[in-house]
Amino acid sequence: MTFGGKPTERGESRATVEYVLLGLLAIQPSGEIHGYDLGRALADGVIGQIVRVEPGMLYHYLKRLSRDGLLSTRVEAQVGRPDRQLHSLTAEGWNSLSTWLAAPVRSTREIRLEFLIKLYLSRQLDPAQARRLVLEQLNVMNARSQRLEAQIQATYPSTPDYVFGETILQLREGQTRAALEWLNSLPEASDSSESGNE
Amino acid sequence: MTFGGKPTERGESRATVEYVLLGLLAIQPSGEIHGYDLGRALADGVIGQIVRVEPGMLYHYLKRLSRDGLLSTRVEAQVGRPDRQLHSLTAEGWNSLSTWLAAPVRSTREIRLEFLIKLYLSRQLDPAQARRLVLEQLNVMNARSQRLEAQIQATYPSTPDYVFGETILQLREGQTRAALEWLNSLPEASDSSESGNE
DNA sequence: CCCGCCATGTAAAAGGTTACATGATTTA
DNA sequence: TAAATCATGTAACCTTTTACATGGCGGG
Repeated sequence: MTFGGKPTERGESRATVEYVLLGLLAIQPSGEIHGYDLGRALADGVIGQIVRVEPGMLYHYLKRLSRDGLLSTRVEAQVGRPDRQLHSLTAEGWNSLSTWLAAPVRSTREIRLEFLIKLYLSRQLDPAQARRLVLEQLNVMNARSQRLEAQIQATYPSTPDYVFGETILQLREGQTRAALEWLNSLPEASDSSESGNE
Repeated sequence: MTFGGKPTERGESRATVEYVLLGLLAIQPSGEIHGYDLGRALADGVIGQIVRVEPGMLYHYLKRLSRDGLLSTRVEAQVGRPDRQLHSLTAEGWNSLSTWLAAPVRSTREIRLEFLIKLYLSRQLDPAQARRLVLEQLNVMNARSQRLEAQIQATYPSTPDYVFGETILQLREGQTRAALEWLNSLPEASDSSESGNE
């Protein structure tokens, strides 16, 4: 279908769901969890309101993450039940997760998915990092808002198509402003704290 | 990946891109067009800013639509160039397109894709229909906004997860309100016209 | 006794992306 | 003479969805 503004930039890395799994693993007190429990934690928790992962995909992704060295897996034998595959983050896994968590998202659309997850996870893993994330995201959205405003100000020929193009820009600008206001309402945005932004 | 709130309700019908193709065909003065030109019309026009369709997919969808009886295709022979497949809408194609155009979208996310396309097309095909679409979309978003507000008002336990759930709701509500304001800014929303809603 | 839970998967199908094939013809 | 345009597609590949397989065990 290829929706959205950018050319499907998946060049960089892995799917959001994989980071969700890494993140859920990271916030386990025990440090390890098996697929079934992970599925329940996902379905029952807040993150389940944002992302949905079918069992088939869940195990598929866990395999992939293990294959790629982001998880290490040990088997716990059980009596009368299938063995549990207990997964835990490797150093590489932590690394990959931290890098992902640190990067603000580019588009408004992504705020409603990736950013929410990043915020949720980094609040639990590292509040200072959460603050940095929010501030950087504010910068990104501010830049975006200004770019859109400039585009709207620019004079167009008044053919119907250009007029419609302006209407599109106005929608995007409104969505961006709403996101900005929401970001500013977060505790991380108003916190008096000296930990500067980068 | 399976994002979004609802269970991927694609039970009803076909992909948005297919309606885009039907719609672009519908607004051709000649009533017919071949794939290559369609691709250019898409890439050059405003719709290209919303959806992107690779050539491979384009011809694939045209075949599907032909197979399903929404398009009829005639071949125009050419010298020194491949033959042109000239497509035009069948009665069933018009029907399918009109039904799709008449239905408002459910979520805020879909406003930025499907609704924009519906608006663009129905403005050119039937302005009265465009007015109905906008008004119905306003109703949908109003209902959504009120539902979200009610959810936010409801008292939660103040566990971190519930607090975060509320934060999510606030984001959604902000996005919905922005969409409402944008809808209200459209000429269709303020037009003094007697053509009632439904 | 039947159903649903536990825990892991596999297999098939559907959908989407990317790159390339073809081959004449106009443009630089 | 090289490149881009025209016009249509195919093939290979990846991702996602859906449904089902397994098999003991606890609850109604």
